[in-house]
Amino acid sequence: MSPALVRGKFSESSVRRLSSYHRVLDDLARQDTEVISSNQLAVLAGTNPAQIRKDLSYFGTFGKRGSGYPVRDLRESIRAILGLNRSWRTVLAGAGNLGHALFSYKEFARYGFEIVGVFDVDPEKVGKIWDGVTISPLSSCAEVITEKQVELALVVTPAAAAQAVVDELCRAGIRGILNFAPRKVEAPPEVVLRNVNITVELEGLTFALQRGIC
Amino acid sequence: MSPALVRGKFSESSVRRLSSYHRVLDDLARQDTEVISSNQLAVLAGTNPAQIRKDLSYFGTFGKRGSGYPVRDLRESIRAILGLNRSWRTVLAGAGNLGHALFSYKEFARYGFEIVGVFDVDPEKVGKIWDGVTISPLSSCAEVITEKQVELALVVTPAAAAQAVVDELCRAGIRGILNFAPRKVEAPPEVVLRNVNITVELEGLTFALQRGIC
DNA sequence: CGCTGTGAATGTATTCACAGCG
DNA sequence: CGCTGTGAATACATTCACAGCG
Repeated sequence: MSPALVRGKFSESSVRRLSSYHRVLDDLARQDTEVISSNQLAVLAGTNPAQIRKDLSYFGTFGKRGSGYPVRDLRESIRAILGLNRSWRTVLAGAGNLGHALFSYKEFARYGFEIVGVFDVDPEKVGKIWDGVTISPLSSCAEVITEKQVELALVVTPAAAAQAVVDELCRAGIRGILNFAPRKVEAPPEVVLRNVNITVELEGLTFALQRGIC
Repeated sequence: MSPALVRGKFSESSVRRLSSYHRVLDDLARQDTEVISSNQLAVLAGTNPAQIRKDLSYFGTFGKRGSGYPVRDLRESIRAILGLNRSWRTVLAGAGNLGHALFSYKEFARYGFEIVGVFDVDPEKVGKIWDGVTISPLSSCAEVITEKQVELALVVTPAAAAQAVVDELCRAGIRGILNFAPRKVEAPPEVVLRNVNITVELEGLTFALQRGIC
């Protein structure tokens, strides 16, 4: 009901948690749960009730005092906050193993990410068709991005190529990039850039484990 | 030189940043850079010099006042801190697209992660061989984990199966789990568990982009 | 009465700024 | 001198605790 306007300072972590609340609420709605309290939601999402109430309070007021949050409404509100109430045209830069895995990743479609183009520089790969999408040379990315009004790109190239690919995507007018290549890349300020680094996560494990023993 | 003992309270973010410093230092060492200042390293790693000096100070003293940090030594020290100065026997639970992509991911081998087993419940997949590693039924994971002294597991199953798989891995004596399945999973306290969630990252982008316009 | 929403209080992380060493 | 290493200062995030509403 309340508008999804920002009221106060929220952190990047708040937004990440909203994503996780959204996922839980999505499951709850499928199971036809009507109402949930911050206490219950905290258990399901792996956080604490105060955190949830605070996170939500940055974006509006969604609950009913005395009972809790209406699951369906809250889910829709968070969908709107996160920008998931529409589809996002997305391309994949890099048609390797990881690219293929992301292409087939069911969760993307579920949340409205539509992969409408795949690029690679390898002539062996160009021309192949993945579930209706033809792999194009990277040099054609500007046309595809313009014609299909693509806004997001997933970069899954080798590290050495990542920056050049990001530059090309930015010139082509991309608005957001999720970089999986294990290298720091730069983009102009109008492009939203985020990095996913799998080895960093693994090293978090080895750090903790090694600390445990030694 | 200085011991990699903890001196003061460090955050999880510090450890994540150490990983990124490590990657940069690794590149620098390959280019035969001898010494680097916190200023230069900050540029390459995308942070600020004070942050680097503080992060390092939690684990020892590694620099030379007036000149900077010896690249090779610092890299080795961070390797030791992160537990990367040895190899880690790892299994993959789930032989789908993402599993295959991780199996082929070059960075893992580079940093000492050795994938010595792949499991799946699908009889279609069991028996297939990936680059010398035979896909085994999930039910055999305990034997493999014990025999091959496996410590880490990458969980890349569908969401619905993830918790059962994690339970089985934990019973089999796994020490660390990196969960890619889009569901919160639980593990006993002696098992180090970490989640990677790709949609959360993407939703960070859509949140920022939608905020930009509206 | 139960639960949300939220200022105030606490706890953490980052940045500053400079003493001290090479 | 230049740069590290680090307490002190600041900024930020989380948790508490309770007023207020359904």
